[in-house]
Amino acid sequence: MNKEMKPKYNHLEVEKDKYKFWLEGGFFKSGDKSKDPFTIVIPPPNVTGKLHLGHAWDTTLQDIIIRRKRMQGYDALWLPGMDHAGIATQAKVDARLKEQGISRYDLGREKFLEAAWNWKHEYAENIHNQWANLGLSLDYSKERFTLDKGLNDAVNEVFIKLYNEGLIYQGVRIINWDPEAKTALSNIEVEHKDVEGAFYHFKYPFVDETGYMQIATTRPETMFGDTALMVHPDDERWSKVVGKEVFIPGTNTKIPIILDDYVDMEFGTGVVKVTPAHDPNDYEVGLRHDLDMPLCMNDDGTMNELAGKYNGIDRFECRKQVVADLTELGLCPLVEKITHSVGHSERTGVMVEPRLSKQWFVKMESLAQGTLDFQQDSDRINIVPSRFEGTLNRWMEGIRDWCISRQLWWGHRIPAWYRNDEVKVQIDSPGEGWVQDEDVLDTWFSSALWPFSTLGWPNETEDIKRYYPTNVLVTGYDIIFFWVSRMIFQGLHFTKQKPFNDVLVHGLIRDSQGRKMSKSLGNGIDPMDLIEQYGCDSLRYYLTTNSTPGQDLRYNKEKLESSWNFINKLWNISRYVLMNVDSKKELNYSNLNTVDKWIISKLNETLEIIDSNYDKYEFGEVARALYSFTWDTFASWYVEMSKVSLNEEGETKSVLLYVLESVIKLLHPFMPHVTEEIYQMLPEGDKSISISTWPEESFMDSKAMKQVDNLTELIRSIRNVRNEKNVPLSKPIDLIIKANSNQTVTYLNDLRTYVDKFCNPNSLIIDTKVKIDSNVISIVLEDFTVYLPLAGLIDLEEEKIRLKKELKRLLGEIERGEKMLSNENFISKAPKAKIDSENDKLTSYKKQYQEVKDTLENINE
RNA sequence: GGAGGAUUAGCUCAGUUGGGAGAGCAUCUGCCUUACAAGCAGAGGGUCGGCGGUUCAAGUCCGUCAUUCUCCA
Repeated sequence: MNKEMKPKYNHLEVEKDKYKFWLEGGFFKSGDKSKDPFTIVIPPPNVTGKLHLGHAWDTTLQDIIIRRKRMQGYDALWLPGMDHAGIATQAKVDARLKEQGISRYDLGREKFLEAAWNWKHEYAENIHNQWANLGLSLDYSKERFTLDKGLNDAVNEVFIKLYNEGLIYQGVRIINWDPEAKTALSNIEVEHKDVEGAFYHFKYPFVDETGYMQIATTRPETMFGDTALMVHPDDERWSKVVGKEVFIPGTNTKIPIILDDYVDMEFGTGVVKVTPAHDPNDYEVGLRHDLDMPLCMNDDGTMNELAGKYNGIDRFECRKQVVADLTELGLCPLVEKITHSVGHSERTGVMVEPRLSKQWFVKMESLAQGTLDFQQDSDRINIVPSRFEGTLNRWMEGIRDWCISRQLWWGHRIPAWYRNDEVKVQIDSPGEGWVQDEDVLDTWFSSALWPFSTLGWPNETEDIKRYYPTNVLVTGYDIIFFWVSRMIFQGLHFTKQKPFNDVLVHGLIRDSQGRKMSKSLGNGIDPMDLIEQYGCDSLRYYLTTNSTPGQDLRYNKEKLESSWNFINKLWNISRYVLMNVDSKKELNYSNLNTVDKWIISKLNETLEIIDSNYDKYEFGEVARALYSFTWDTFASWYVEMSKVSLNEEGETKSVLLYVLESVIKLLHPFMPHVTEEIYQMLPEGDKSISISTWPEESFMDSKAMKQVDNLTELIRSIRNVRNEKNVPLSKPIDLIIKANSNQTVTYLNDLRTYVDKFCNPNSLIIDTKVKIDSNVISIVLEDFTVYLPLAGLIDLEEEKIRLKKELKRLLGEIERGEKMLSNENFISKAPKAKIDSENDKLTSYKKQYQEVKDTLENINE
């Protein structure tokens, strides 16, 4: 051991400087052409701030996959990068400017963009540090940013092509307007939330002063944009008023009464106000009836001059005042409180204003259909868990056109140029007198190209040829629509290939009470704090092994602690091994003893489970197998057993080293730091465990497995009796083992030293025929019966009760087996292997039953 | 209104072609056995939400109801 290992694992010491070592070693660099490529592109985090636990989870999953592939001999490329996050970043920069008492308009576009880039550099630095703290094996030589020149080229290429194909168009539509950010949003950036509201009943007086029509609205402030009242053509209640005009209450504005069967006669008074510029349904009505479509609000959510005396007042304040004023005039007879669903900006949280506006759109129908068709193909993208494919498909089926223009400065400027009424879509200015569109594109428009734009597309680069399609995309289910779906249809459309073979979808991390972590609740947990407290490896292991794919994870401190404990265990196993083994010898298979064969077989058994589950992204299952092998099999048994033969001729030391090395390699993707630390202390080895080779299966010795399993069973049962009878291990006891065959005698004798160590016998008899006193405790096992003549400690009555209980249990087992095996349907329909194993079990139970019965009779004599 | 999760030990969760219920933490008992007391050795604890169905066999498949969460409209 070239380095002193402390008895207690210290994550701060172990994890320190590891990342530097990896980077300096260049272990994460891709590009070895002699190997098959394996690619993951990171979901680019926003440059708005810092990474949260969700990022830690998401990226660790990717790191686990890529580290294993690297060890398995692939040319592993994990491509890092960040997203410019248009609205979010612009809002942050705005807020920073506000602190300095200025607005972006004071600066102007160019200066503002400088400030935004400064922000980007600052926060990219933060994120780099956090990636380092998470130990992520990213290839930084390939890092990209969504506003890079190359990625901007890709965006322009896509925009122009889609435009020329007629799949991008500019049009006046009702869009979702965020009055806080002063930009359009796409449908999926709107969150519908139930809020307390009201139906305000307003009277619209007839111009001819013959009364009024009463309507109910949830949006009184929009009435200044009303251009009609509407009733159903079949509604006889209102047939007399058709052709009349009404005043918008409290104003001199006259609007007509129109007929449209869109109206629900059953609902309310059967009269609806029509505000074409502020409501999607009313807009359709407006089109049908050729109505004017005036806006009554400014882009910041205040009322405009159409609202008369309310001009300049915020829309919600206006609502209050209008209701108060009309109530006073007797034009608001009723206010009914209701709860209704209202759209809110996913970014700023303010209520979204449906607003008539000229924007750019992507025509979705054919693109969505292309995806749906592709997923019918045998080459389809494999989504894990598969139920999310249904989610994706249903969304694609009901998709609406995608509003992609944003009234922001930070982003990809739309490559469209205007001169008077002319529009040209191209990268460079068409010439004198042409001005470029002021707007930028939805951030997701560039993110949608991420798997191929990062590899150099639209250029036919070496990278895109080699690393595309990527192998797997790992992301949370919350951005399937925003991102995954769009990458798929853009990838299919432009590269004619799927952007990734697999999508691994994980859930969201929640607080200990199951609530979503959020800034407003203040229940967020900074992964960096947890790393400080428990270490990166503990956090990684905890995050990735405590849920199944697609399932949410509730933060649980106990499990994080138990992850730390596991690492501490691994640390101490290593400490033991390194205290006793100082050089590496090739394992001499012909010289292995039974327990050596046993542990290597168990390791192989574990390896099979691990590899198949790794491939299925079932990291929880991988971890369970590794945990139980490491702790319950290797540490609790083999390490203890090794103490018997450590200094004897044999392979014990080599086996210890072999198993330890295998275990740390298998655990390395989960806990890279501690396994590297241990690996560096092992005699010989590669420069880094991260580029060492993945363990391969060797052999399975079922005989040795059975024999040692029976030995541990023997030891366990004696420990049990010692515990119950309060006989400490330090006190020797007499042990008599009656074996069921000479072979059993032989293998038990072979393992005798272990019985000596674990059971501390005063005397030990192993034979097929033994003489026993009636005053014993008997334990009947599969291959043998153990007798413990514990003089003075045995309560015969108690022992009889215990044996009777055992007899009853065995009888139950026998009945169960016989019932099953006498069932003709079972015999004819169950698989043969099942029948055979049931037969074997029945035979064994019967033997044990007889054995217990004999013992009981012996006592009774 | 539509879709999809979840419901298993006191708590948090596993349980992958249907074939004898598991883990971590907590609880109880006994131990400093020189790798580890954040440990070791034992133990207790569940008619797998209810009902019905398919099957030789259901925690696992189907139906239905209940509770709860999420997404979409």
